[in-house]
Amino acid sequence: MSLGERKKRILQAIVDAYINTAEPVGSRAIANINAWGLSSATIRNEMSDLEELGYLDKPHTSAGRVPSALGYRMYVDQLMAQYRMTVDEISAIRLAMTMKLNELDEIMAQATKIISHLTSYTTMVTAPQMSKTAVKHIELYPIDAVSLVIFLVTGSGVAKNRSIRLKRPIDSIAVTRLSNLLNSKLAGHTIEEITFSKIQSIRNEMHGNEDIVIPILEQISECIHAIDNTAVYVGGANKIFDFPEYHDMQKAKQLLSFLDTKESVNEMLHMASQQQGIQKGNIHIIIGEQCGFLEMSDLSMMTAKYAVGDRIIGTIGIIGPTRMDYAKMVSSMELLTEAFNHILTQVIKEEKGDT
Amino acid sequence: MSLGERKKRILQAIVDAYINTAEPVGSRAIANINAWGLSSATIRNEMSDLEELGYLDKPHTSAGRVPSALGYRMYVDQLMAQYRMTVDEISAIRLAMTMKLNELDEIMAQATKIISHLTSYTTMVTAPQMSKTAVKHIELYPIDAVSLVIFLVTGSGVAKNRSIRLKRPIDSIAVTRLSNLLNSKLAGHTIEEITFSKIQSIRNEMHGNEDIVIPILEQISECIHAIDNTAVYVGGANKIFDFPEYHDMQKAKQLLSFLDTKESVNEMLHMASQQQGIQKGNIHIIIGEQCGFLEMSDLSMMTAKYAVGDRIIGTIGIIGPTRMDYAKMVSSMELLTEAFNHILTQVIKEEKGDT
DNA sequence: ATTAGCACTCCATACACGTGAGTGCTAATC
DNA sequence: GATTAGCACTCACGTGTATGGAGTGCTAAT
Repeated sequence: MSLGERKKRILQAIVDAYINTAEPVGSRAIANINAWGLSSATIRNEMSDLEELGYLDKPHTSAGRVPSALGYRMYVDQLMAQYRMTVDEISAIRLAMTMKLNELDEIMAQATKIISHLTSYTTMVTAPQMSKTAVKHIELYPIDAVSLVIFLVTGSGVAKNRSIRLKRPIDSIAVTRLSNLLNSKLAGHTIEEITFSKIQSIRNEMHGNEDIVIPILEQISECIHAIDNTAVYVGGANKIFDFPEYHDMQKAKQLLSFLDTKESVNEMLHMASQQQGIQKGNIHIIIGEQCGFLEMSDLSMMTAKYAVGDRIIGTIGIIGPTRMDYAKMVSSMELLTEAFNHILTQVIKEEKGDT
Repeated sequence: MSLGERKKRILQAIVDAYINTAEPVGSRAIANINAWGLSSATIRNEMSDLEELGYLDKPHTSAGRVPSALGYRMYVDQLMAQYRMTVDEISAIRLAMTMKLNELDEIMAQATKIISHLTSYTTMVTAPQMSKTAVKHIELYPIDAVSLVIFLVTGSGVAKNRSIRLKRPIDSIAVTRLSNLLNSKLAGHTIEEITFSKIQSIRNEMHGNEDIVIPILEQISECIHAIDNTAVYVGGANKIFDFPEYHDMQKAKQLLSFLDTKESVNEMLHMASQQQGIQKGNIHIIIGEQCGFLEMSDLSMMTAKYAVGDRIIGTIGIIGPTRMDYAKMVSSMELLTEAFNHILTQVIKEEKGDT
């Protein structure tokens, strides 16, 4: 964009001010705060231009100006000063993120809360994608004549279990045989690689018990997909009450309901990471209604991919009002994803030469 | 209480009206609605008495009357008509509660949502108490040199898994041995029954690998306790926005934050079921600040125990404004807990003669 | 190109006022 | 003695109006 240098600095000052106060900023405020001796009248003229160019909006005639989505975009893109975290902030984040949890579920839930707490924005985290990782170990354990538990260990070292009830009784010897069969045939493959011929070959070897194979495979597949599809963690949803723009019940309620349905959140995060937006390092920024969800109309979203090893496996997102403190948040997000990567890499081990 | 019959009926009418409208009810409204030809003046006198006796409150001089906590209590205790559910309502509940989920976690979460949806109140459900059930099967599965997964099946047929990182590498043969040892020594016992001598005897047989026993046992114990302590499911927290009394942001936020911390919810449910309150069949009703949590000052809570077999294992609670529709809710809760019992009994099998 | 000055706009706040729902009391009635 | 009609009084709430302040836009002077 070919904005004059002075216009840029004024725009920057306006966005900065608005981020802090959440109130329309007037020409005088800008003139006073900055040391570059310009009068309010001059600022007014420049603001008028900026409005014409679409960077600013006016709530009404005699209010100050408010950055438009385009304004924010320019701000994030070119203007905002890089936020330097204080040593305190950095160590606070580091400290908070060194958790001593062992269960993936708990880690995710906890981390989501912590990130929300540290950023003071609502945070969403999608669980690692499981369907892409290979199954490492499958085991069936009978509970009673008609129930059994399926234990799964994925190649990335995450364990899952699920119980299943069969239509008819089955003796434990058959269960053990099936358990071994499944293990030998499926280990090392991803769910998507389980072909029809593999299924048939398993069924063939289960003389007299072919009928239980399909339901069990179904459960296994569903179990893995369930993680992918529904596991979204939302933390600090209530944080939105802290923003003056969400003092309107109606809106707050709407957003909360939205965040309550995991499917929508998942979908949104997914879209967000694909949608064109502003890229700042690994951080993806989406301003205002860009993301296509009307619940998000005056919110912005910042997403980052987290990864274990070199494989991208999930998304972290934070939601805040459009006037969120982008500069600070970008720094925080960078540090947080890094820390998060680190923790997950400890817990989830990529298969590397070992069985 | 020795309230005259007429006073009782008037109180009942007032509470009924207030439950519907959420607005202070005046003498004229009562006089009009009821067919027992009394003038508003008479009603006024009676209301004045009821106020003196503590059953009614007045928000301010010229507003109508509002039931006090004592008033509600009397209402629930003696006055309210038994609500008869329509066939439609009953079958709706039945239908909703027949879910096809297999994982305990999912069932709980889903059921909580459904109950909340059906009652249109915020719902909380505590997970079944695990530490009281015996361990049925333990298995360790190595992931790499220093990580392993612990699989647990409890006597009630619920499976859990958890991964753990050891301080030092351990070979898979030792893991298998420990796995077998744990299984033979601990199966059939509850966590609370694992004595020091048992631990020692296990350690003695792990020549050269004694040091890993304790951390693993620790994880097992923590895993089981974790279920008990933190597993509270909250559904429909946003429902509170639907009540006019919670149109005040401040209050709404407070309550939401409260519901967000599982510990507090758990504690509250626990207290609630012990606290003296009004008992209606299996339903326990706590009105207003009785429960001791100030966040709950103008809310009521209704709790019910659910059980599998004859063992009480958890609590279902719903939260609503003090003017909630007690009559209807008691019926609903009865039906819901019954349905919930039924589902859980299908999923969780009590140990009965089988290993 | 910048600025001082001024008229104008619009919002927020406060205040006054009328209205309606409700109470409390008293005197009349059954 | 219980019930009721009637009336004065209270309070919350909505509406209309005035006022002040913050901000803009324009013009003329620097």
